[in-house]
Amino acid sequence: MDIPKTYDPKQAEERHYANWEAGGCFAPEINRDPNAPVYSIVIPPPNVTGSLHMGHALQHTLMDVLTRFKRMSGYRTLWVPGEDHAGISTQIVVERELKKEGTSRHELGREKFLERVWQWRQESGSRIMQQMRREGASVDWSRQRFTMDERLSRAVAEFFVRCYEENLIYHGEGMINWCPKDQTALSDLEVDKEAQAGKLYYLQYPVKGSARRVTVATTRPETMLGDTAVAVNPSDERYRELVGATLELPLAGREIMVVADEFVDPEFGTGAVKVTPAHDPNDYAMGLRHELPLVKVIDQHARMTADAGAEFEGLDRYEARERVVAKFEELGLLEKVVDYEFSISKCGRCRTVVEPLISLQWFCRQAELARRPLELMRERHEPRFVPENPYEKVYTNWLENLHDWTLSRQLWWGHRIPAWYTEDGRTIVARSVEEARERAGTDKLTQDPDVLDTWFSSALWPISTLGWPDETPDLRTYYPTSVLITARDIIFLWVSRMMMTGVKFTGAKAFDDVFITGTIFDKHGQRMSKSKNNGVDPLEIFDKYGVDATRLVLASIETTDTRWNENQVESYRNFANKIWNAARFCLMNSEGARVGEGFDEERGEWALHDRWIVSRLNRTARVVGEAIEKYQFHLAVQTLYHFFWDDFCDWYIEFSKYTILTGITSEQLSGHTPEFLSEARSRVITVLEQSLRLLHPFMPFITEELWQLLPGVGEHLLHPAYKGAPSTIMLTSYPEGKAELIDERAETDMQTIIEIVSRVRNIRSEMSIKPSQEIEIIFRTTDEHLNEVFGNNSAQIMRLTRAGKMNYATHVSTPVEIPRASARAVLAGGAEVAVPLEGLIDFAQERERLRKEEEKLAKEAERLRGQLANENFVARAPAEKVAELRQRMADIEQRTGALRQSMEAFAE
RNA sequence: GCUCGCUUAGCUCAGUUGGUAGAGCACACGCUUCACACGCGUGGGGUCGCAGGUUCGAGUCCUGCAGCGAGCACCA
Repeated sequence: MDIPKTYDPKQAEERHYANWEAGGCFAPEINRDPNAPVYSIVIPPPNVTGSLHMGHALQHTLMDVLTRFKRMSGYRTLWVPGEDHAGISTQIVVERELKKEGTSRHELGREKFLERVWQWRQESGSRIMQQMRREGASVDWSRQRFTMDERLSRAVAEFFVRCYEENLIYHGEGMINWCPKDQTALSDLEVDKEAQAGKLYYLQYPVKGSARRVTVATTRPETMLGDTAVAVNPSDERYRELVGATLELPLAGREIMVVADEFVDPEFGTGAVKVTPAHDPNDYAMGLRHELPLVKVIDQHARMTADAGAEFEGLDRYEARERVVAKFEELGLLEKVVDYEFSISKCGRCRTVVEPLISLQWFCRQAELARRPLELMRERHEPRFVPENPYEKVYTNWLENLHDWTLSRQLWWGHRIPAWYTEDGRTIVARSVEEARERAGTDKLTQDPDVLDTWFSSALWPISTLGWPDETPDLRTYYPTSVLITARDIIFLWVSRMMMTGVKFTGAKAFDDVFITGTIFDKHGQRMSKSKNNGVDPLEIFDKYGVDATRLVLASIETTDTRWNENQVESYRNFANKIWNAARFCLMNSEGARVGEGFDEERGEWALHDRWIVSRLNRTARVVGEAIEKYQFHLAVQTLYHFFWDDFCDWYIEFSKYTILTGITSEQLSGHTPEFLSEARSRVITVLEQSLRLLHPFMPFITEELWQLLPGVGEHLLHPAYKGAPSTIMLTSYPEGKAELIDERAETDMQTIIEIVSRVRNIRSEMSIKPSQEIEIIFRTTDEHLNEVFGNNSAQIMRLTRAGKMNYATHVSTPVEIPRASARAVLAGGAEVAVPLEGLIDFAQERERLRKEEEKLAKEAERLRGQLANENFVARAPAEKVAELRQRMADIEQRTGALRQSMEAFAE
């Protein structure tokens, strides 16, 4: 078989995904077991605005690991893919395109514009789908969903109508965040607070009929034109007699009242607050409490209105600010201006400073919807957040402090609000225009021009993708979903709302677990962003190192924030290559071998290294399986890496070479039948095959590529639930880690052999013995079992240490002699390994080597002795712990003794 | 202002019931050993941010402090 020395990820990646997909391997229907347990995940739908970034690759990797693991474990698995229409983001992107073409959405008109957006959605959506295929995501494409699909749109209308009927959704005037650039209302979650250096202006308002003035501090002087009161704290002595007094509002020529309100903090500023109910959320609330009039002085374009006065009308809000301040100065009413840092709200999309405005919009009373999710969390800790801290608390706190959600957006791209208005001013909320007509009793209806917040449809994602509002088999089978994997910044926007709708409409939580991934920063610790242009494109990394290697890095990130480190990908690329070459070796020596064979004899008859690797394999399977269940992906990856590289490659394959390669170097074949050889080869191939299965959820491509090449693979290896399915590693059963195959004795014995080899290699290296130089090894122990283990494996040890000669006692009662001119090492249990170096040895060098070793032992002995001398320790620590330390102490003493003897042998 | 996280080898990070500090990369030395130089072998490197406390015993638990970061609230 001709296999290249270096693994080429590309060619494997190109072939296998297409085969899996064509074979229907991703759909849950591939599972024929009617009693199979169910595992389901809905993908956080990527926005159709662009391409996938590293954060997506991270989430998708974790979801795919879980899905593949569960699928191989016999679960009926469903991972639903899809995309989000991403209302405002997408509209902005398409509008930008139009601008380049010299036109605009207004020129095109609503209908034509929407056509353009759909066209964009086609292109962008298919690009994202291709990228997900590249990632290896084993999603069920037959169930792919888009938030604007007809069916999901029906769910949106149903959601809206039902909530409206229950008075959870209402239409009315309210204080909203308005983006003057995008010309739409925004919810509180769509604006970002940003610290900003600014000024605090102290303005004086004259008290009517008095020489007194009241000073108010403000960061937005231009809003004073809309003031309808000044508020003070009722307990504030300074202003007590002013409450109820009338002030002359400068510039506006209006009279306003001084009111008392607990909201005012006497400690801040002057203790007197100007109240602008039409342009500030807190003032709006205060306005309601005191029945203050609303004076709108800023319009939707952030320009001053006619009500701001002729002098200001039409000015931009910042121009108006300067003009107002100048006027106050002229009038001698500007007390002072101080530097002041405050935070400002910006549009989450375009970064324009938002304007709080009173506006007629649709709102949702979320507090009511949050009641049952809150109970679920308090009573049953559902859903289970990973990591629990801090997200359980973050989620709970948010649910406890909900404000009404501004639902309507003055956009064109999105779900049109299912509300119609009759000519006589009635509002009809209905599932469709037909229903609306029927209910209204007229055809003369005008639909509300606005669309819904994009998160409104997202809130339904787990149920709508599965068929809600219809009672579909999918909804019954796959809901609630098993886990949601997402980033922390959308816990409020999305996670909590899915719980609200899920619980409301089905009575059940949307997911059992919520796994919040860490964030990937650039190598300087900066957040990756388009504007900083410091993002790392996953596709470039895939191209450079392969998808499998990248997935290992991503899986290792787990829940902690990490700086992107390309070295790590390189390291896992090397790991992939290691796997490739290990398999290459196995395949080059696979004559007569078949997967699954070679382990037919009684286990007691197996060679040590066979018992050992089977034990290690099962231990690894157990650790990895448990780690994945607990979302400890890093532990799983580390365990697999070290099992494969250290145990399988460094030791098992090396041990197997002795047998396997004897087929090539014929003189060592004596006494062994050809069957013996092919069985040994089968064992290696079988362990390799099991290892590939263990690795598959993390590294789907290379494992499939190699699995297909193994002799004896086929349908018969598939998990019983996948009878009749295509022959692929992804449908084999995940190794379970059988307790009865974990062999402590074999692991201990093998550890001894490994230590012997390592010690001899250390001697070689420290004594500068040429690699080509053959040496002799002398082994001396009083432990019969150890002596036997050594004897059984002496050929292996010779091979791995390049020894030409071996000497050990046929029976421990007659120990072998160790020549004076030998380099020695003392093992645990006091066994000695020596390498005679007559004529080669540098006594001083060897003394130094032994001295270093003794020093190490002495250091540990000192610590142990101290601990054991501590009466409190002996009395209070668990007995087994104490016994353990005593044992270790005894061992060290024994080794030190032997070491001293060795050193004496060198004393001149 | 409140809440929370992080601080471990030169770098990026593990360290899950408190019980001899780990990995990868980097570094040093030696190897074209018949799977792999994206490799093999050997080795060096850490008072686990600082200061206290609990404990027989603390990287791990508690308190305080410092630096970095996140979220929430307020911001007239």
